[in-house]
Amino acid sequence: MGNTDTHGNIGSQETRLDFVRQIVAEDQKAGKWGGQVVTRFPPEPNGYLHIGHAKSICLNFGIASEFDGRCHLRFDDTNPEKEEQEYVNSIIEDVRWLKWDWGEHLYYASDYFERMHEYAVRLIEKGKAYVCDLTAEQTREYRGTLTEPGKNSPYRDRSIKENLDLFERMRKGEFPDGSRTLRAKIDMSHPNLNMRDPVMYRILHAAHHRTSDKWCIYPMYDWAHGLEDSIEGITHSICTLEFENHRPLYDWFLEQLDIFHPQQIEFARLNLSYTVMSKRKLLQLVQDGLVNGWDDPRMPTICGLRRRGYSPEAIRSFCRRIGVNKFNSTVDIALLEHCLREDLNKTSQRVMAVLRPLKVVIDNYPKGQAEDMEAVNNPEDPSAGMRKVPFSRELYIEREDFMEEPPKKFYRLAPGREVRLRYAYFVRCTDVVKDDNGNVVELHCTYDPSTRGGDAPDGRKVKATLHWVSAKHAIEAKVRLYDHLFTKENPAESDAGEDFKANLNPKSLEVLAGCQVEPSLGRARSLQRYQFERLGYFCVDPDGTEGRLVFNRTVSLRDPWARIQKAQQRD
RNA sequence: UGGGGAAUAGUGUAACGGUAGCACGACUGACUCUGGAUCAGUUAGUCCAGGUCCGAAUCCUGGUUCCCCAGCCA
Repeated sequence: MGNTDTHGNIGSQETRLDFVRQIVAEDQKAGKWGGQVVTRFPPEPNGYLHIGHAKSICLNFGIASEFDGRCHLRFDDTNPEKEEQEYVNSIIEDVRWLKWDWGEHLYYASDYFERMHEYAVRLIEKGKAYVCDLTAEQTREYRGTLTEPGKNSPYRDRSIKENLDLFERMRKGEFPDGSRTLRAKIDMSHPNLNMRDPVMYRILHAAHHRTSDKWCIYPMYDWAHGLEDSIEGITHSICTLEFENHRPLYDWFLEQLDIFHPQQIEFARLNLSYTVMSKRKLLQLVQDGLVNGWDDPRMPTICGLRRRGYSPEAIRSFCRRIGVNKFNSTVDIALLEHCLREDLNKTSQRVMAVLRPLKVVIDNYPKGQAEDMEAVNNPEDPSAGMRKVPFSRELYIEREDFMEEPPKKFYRLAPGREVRLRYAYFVRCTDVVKDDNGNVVELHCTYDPSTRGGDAPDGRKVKATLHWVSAKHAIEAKVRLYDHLFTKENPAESDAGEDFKANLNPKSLEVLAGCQVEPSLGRARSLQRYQFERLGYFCVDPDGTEGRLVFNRTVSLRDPWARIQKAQQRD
C-alpha cells in the first residue's frame, strides 16, 4: 500500500477530514465491516488517465493507505468495442508513476463475467429479469420521458422457463447483435429513469481484449459495476456525482441477490481552469491534430503532465489540497502550478541556460583563458552539492537581460551599468555592437577580477545577477515553451456556431532553437527535471537524442519583472 | 415542468447551534549572488426572504440559481 502522503499534508496542522474520509472514519470507528476499509479505482480501459482521474486515484488509494485498508485497481472492461490492452498498460503505468501500489489486487471485470451470468440467471429464476425483444429504438420509446411514465414491454411477462431458455440461447450466440436484451423487471413508471427496467445484457458479437470470443453477451455498466464491488468486498465505493441517480438501482440488484452490499459515496469531479477534462474533448484534440498526441505536454493527461515535467509529488499534493465535495467547481490552474513549483523548488537541480542568446565579450579577460566557477546545485538542499561551470572571455547572456534604454525598475544590464554574473564576476557594459538594422548583436564588457565568485571585496552592491554560459563550452539545445492550452478560463464558453476548440491558445507552444545550456547538461537523461536559474523549471523531452537536447518548460518561475512590464505597457 | 443532488472571499475549502478560519491568487513591504525561495502584512465571503433561539453558515419554512438523468456507453 502507498506510503503516507507526506507531500499531501498541509503544513503541520492536523489534517481536516473531507466528507468522504469522515464517513470512512466513522464507519471504521463504529466497527462497520469489522473496521475494514477496502476501496477501488475502477477505470474503463478506453482512454488515457488525466488529472481528474488523479483526484479519484489519490482519494481511493489515499483513504486505503490512511485507514490501514487496501485499494484495488480494477479495469471495468465490459464493453469490448471500446477497450484495448494499450489503455490497460498506460493506466497501470500512470497509477504506478503516481506512486500508488495495489499489491496483489489487480482485477478485471471480465474475470467476473461467469459469476455475473450466474447472478443474472438467479434474477430470472426469481422472476426479476426477462428477455426483451424490443429494438433499441423501441426500448427508448417505451421508456417514457422525464415527465411521463414508460410502458411495459410486451415481452415483460414471459415465463421464467422461456426467459431462461432465451437467455441461454443469447449466450450461445443464436441471435444477432441488438435483437434481444436481458432486462431487470422493476417499474416502468418509476420517476428515476434508471429504474425503468434497465438493460442488464446486450448481444455483442465482438472480441474482447481479454476474453476474446468467449462471450457474445456483455453486461451493462449498471448491472456489472455494483457486482464487481460486491464480489471484491469493497466497503466504500467512491464514485462521481452522476452515479448518484444510479445508486437506487445498485441497491435494488444487491438486495434482490442478497449479496455483500458496499456503501457508495459520490463526489464531484475535478474541473481545472484553462483546460478541458472530458475524454471526448481530449480525444478530439488528439484526432484533429490540435495537439501532438495524448502525451503532448499541454494535455492534462497524466502522461502529458509527466512529459511536461510534473512530479508525482506535485500532483498528489494538489489532489490533497483541492479537497473533496459534492458540488461542481473549477479549480484555478494556478493552484496546480503552485504545488508544482513548491515541489520542484525543493527537488530540482539548478543549472544555467540561455534561451535567447546575446553574445558578450569581456574585453579585459585574457584570450584563450577559461576557469571553473563553483556553483550551488540546489540552495534548498545542501546535500545536492556543488558543480563547476566554465567561464571564459566570450559568453552568452539572455537577450532580455540587456536594454539600451532601461525603463524604470529594470535592474539588469544597460550601457555603463554593472551587474553580477552568477557565481562569476561583476561586469560592466562598455560598448554595444549593432547590425545594419540597429539590432543589438553583441555587448562588450569589462570585468572586475577581484569579484571572482560573485562578491565584491569593497562591499559594493549590484542590483542584478544574471545567468550566463560560456560560448565555447555551452551546448546547443532546443527548448519548447508551453502556456495554457486555452485562452479562456472556461473553454466551453464559446460564441454561437463555435465550440471549445475556438478558444485554443495559439501561443500555447513556442519552440526555441539555438538555446545555449551549460555543459553539465550533456549528461541529462530523459525526463530529468531542472531549474534553469531565473527562467523556470525544465524537463528533458524524450524526443531528444544523444547530442541533440530538447527541453520542455514545465512552468516558469514567478516573475515580478514580467508583471511590471505588462503594467508599464498598459500605461 | 418528473426524479436526484448542491450553493461560504476572485478561486478551492474549514467551521457539524457559540469569535466565519486556512490555502491559492492579487496587492504592499522586508530580505536575497535566482526580480526564485523565504518572511511580514493588506484585500475580500455565508444565494435570497422569513422564522426558531440568549445566539444560526449550521435548525425550520418559502423562494432563487446551478449540476445530473430519457445509450443495447461507462
